[in-house]
Formats: sequence, C-alpha cells, structure tokens
Amino acid sequence: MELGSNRKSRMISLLRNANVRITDQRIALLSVISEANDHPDVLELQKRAKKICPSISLATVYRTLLSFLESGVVHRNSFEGGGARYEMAKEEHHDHIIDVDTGEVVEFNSDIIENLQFEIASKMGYDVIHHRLDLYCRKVSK
Amino acid sequence: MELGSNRKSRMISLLRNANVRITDQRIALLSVISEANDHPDVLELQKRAKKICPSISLATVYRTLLSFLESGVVHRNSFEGGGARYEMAKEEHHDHIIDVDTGEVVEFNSDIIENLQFEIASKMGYDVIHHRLDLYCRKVSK
DNA sequence: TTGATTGCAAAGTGTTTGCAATGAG
DNA sequence: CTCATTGCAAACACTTTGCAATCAA
Repeated sequence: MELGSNRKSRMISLLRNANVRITDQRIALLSVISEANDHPDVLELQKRAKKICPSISLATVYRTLLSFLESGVVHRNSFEGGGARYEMAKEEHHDHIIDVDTGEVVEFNSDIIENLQFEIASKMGYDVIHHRLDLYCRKVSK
Repeated sequence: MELGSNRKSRMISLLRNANVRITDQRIALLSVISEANDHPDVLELQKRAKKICPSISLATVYRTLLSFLESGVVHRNSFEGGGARYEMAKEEHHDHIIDVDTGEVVEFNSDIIENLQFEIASKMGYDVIHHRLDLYCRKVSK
C-alpha cells in the first residue's frame, strides 16, 4: 500500500521533531498508530505497518515503539490480559473504559477525578509522576 | 518454620469457606498472603511459603493463586513492570500509590472518585465490573 | 564513509499446562 | 479407594537482545 505524500510528510516532520533517523519502517509504524483509534497491540501494529512497509519485523516494531515512547510521541497502555496496546500521545491526559466482552476501548476524562488524585497523593506526601484509571465495563443491556 | 496452631486453624477455616481441599501448600500460601502487607509478587510468595512448606513448587503457587482469585479470597494487581502482585481481598475497594523509586505500595481510597467513576461509566452506557486506579508517585523531598 | 537501524534467531520473563506420582477425603 | 492436587519439565505468550548486513545522513 502506498502512503499519501501528504500523510507521509506529516509523519516525517513528526519524526524529525523526535530526532530520529527517517526510515520507511518508522514512517509506516507512526502512520499506522496515528491513524488508529482502537489502541492496537504490537502484533496488530506490525500487521498494519506491513501493508505500507512489508519488510518490517517484530523486533523493529518493538524497538521503534520504545523509541517513540521515549520521545513522547506515543503512549503505552497495559490493560489486563494480553500485551501492551498503543496510541498517539495526546495533549491532555485521559482514562480508559475497557469493554470486558469485546476488548474495545473508549476514552474519557474527568478534571475532577484528576484533581482529587493529586490532592490525595499530595496529602500523603507524594508527587504524582503518572497515573492510570481503567474502568473494566460491560455495556448496559437495553 | 512452624505455623502457630492459632493461625493455622484460621487459614483452614478460610480454605473451608473457599471450598477447596486443605493441603499444606494452600495453608502456607494463604498464611503468607494474609500476613503480608507489601503486595508481594509470585516469586516472593513462594520464597515465604517455602519457610512453612519447603516443598511448594512455583506451579502450585500459580495454580493456588488462581484458585484463591476465583474464590475471591485474594486480589491480583498488575502494576507496570514486573509480574502480578497479590494481597488479601478486602471488604472495601481501594486504590494504590506505587512509589516509582522503591516499588513500595500504599493503599488509599476515595468514595468521591469511586462515585464519579460509576457516574461517568453510566453516562456512557456502561456498568463498571471492576476498576483500577494506580498513582505512580515519588516521595516529596523535604 | 560511518554509525544508526534493520531482520533474524536466540534468549529472557512471567505464566500455564501435560503427566505421572501423591495424598486428602 | 478415588479423584483433586502436586512437582517437574516442557510449552507458552510477550518482549528484549546479539550480531552481521544494510542504509540514512
């Protein structure tokens, strides 16, 4: 599959900002992540990236994800059961609802909860470095 | 190490309630979990259980933990990095502060956050089955 | 040209499982 | 006696790593 030159150059400038060498593998992987809205796992990411860059190996996916993680471009989620799932890093933090039946992930955020967390931690003598709030849910039957 | 007969019979009655056969391995493991207040991982649990029942194998620890989990006696936490960590199931739900420097875990709870979670999920058409709120923190330097 | 990046295969973790032997009820 | 439970070793799923070949800069 060909990557639109529009999208491709957007990926390249993101990679430039992250200060890493521009390779087809990295362009493909980043493109796939930025296009996804379903928090894919590593195997799924490789599968999708292969459509753009057929040679990309699992090892490269893992290594590249780590580098993206370190440069803050992507975010890693470790939900219960199964491997890590990735998404583009967003401006504001958000939390996740995980559908226990389908594995589907929905994002939400609550400034109130956010603030309460910091308050509680602070009261106990801690600075919050990062945090996660996962709601494992089932769709309400109508 | 010998187990006090007091503690031992308390473990046995817990196991009776859970409807499983009483074995030395199960008594040892349950005793170790109920004594711990540091959310030990599987290897650490085996190490401690071996002091009471030297023959206990890793496989048995894993299998027994699963059975305890299913009968609701213990609770499993999957914090970032490293394997699962266990604790006795408690009456009321609580959340965790994980010290990113030491791995130390502190419990806290907030009814307000709890309620907000249910409200949000409900508004989005979900029932909350279970949930986790982990604050990865650093001690405030004085 | 030169060091970063890649693919491959091997190794590393944490966890589960098949099987024959053991032991609780 | 009988079936649940155990220890062992092998298998598993996910992730990392050593190495020689390749490729971006």
